[in-house]
Amino acid sequence: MRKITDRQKQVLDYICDYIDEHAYAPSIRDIQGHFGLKSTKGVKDHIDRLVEKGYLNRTEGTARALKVVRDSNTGIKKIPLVGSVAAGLPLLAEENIEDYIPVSADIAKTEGVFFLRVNGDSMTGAAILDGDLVLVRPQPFVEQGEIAVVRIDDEATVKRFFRFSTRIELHSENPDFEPIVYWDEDEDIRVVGKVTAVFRTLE
Amino acid sequence: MRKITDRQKQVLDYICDYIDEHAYAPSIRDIQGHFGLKSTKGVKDHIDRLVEKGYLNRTEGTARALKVVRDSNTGIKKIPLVGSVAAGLPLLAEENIEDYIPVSADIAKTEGVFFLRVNGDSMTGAAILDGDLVLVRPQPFVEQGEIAVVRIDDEATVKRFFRFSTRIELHSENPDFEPIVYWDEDEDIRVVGKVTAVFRTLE
DNA sequence: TAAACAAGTAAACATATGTATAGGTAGGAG
DNA sequence: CTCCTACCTATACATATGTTTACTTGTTTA
Repeated sequence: MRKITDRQKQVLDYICDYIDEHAYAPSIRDIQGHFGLKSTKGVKDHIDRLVEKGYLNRTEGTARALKVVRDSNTGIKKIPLVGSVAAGLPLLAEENIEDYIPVSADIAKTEGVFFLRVNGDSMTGAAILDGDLVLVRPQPFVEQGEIAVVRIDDEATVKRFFRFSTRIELHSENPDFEPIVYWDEDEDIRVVGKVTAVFRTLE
Repeated sequence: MRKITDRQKQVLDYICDYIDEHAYAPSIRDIQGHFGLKSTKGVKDHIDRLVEKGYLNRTEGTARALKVVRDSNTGIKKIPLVGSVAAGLPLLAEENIEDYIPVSADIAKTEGVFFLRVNGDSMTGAAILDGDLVLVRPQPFVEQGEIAVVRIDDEATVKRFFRFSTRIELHSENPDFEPIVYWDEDEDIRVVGKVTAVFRTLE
């Protein structure tokens, strides 16, 4: 993102704080007052810059219609929940999306993250139960032994991922399940992403 | 909450939808236009009623300063996170609150819920790990064997709760821990609430 | 049945608020 | 040195927007 000056940062921060507090944006004169300026023009300039540089969004001519370009405004993102995975479709195809779950932007920092509902008890040893939601950050590789979402023949599964020189192993964290071993590089198996959070509701 | 008429509900819904879409509230004339009314007065009346009845919040004389009284506006609640519990203080005393975590109102339905950071490995068997956040719904009793937050001498712990005729047992879901048994009703032990969700971030 | 309320139309009114014009100063880049 | 940009004052202007007064028409309720 393009750089902004210290002053512009101050204005942006004030707008953010104001929205947090009031749930609506400040007027230009609110901002003017806060900084003790004697003209609205200075504020207008700052806002114009911030809009140009992509930090703010505005509906022209409309009162209090500033939006901070961050995560749809309130530090919250709506994350798609992928439930059952329909065969042949990309994981995040609309047909796969069951719902959208609002989540603090602190947790869903990266673009493109999504929730996946876990099926089965294969990861109970890692404290991930049947029905839990896992937050997935898409990435093509994971570190040795990290919990990953892997796609095998149009099925998404959650496993601990190991890559050895001659094979790939997917470990279930459950003594009842044997590791799945892939010797053939040609297998249709792909790391979809890394599990970055787990969420479960009881009752 | 006081009852509202169908028409008032329609207006309220429109305001909600508008805010969802624009991130700022509609003006009275926006609403007027949407419903094809020929005067602003009708809208003003509806809003007045909705404010009176507690469904809306307004800053008078300020443009687009409507707030929907539901969960600070976007179906989201900020839930306090209680970390270490300071001795002698009520659990939700300000001194105990580490942070506020925004959560979908679907999950935090009840008033007064809070997050507690779990210390120790005593509940690993129930897939609750050290450092996990549990969402707690305050209530004085829980069903037999439910996972509860219990307060013992100014310490909050998460355990499976059993009440028998002569004693109370707190079970850790971990073979390394023996159940804690209380024979004496006078012990300073109190059920704080029930664990309704578990949240964990990996990495 | 009279009173109270919901839901409007009509027409103003007051002001909150975005925008524009005309400059001014200071510092950095070329 | 000159041009450009950031930042600001001063003063209007246009309009977006909340508020009010006066009246009408049904429907519900005590």
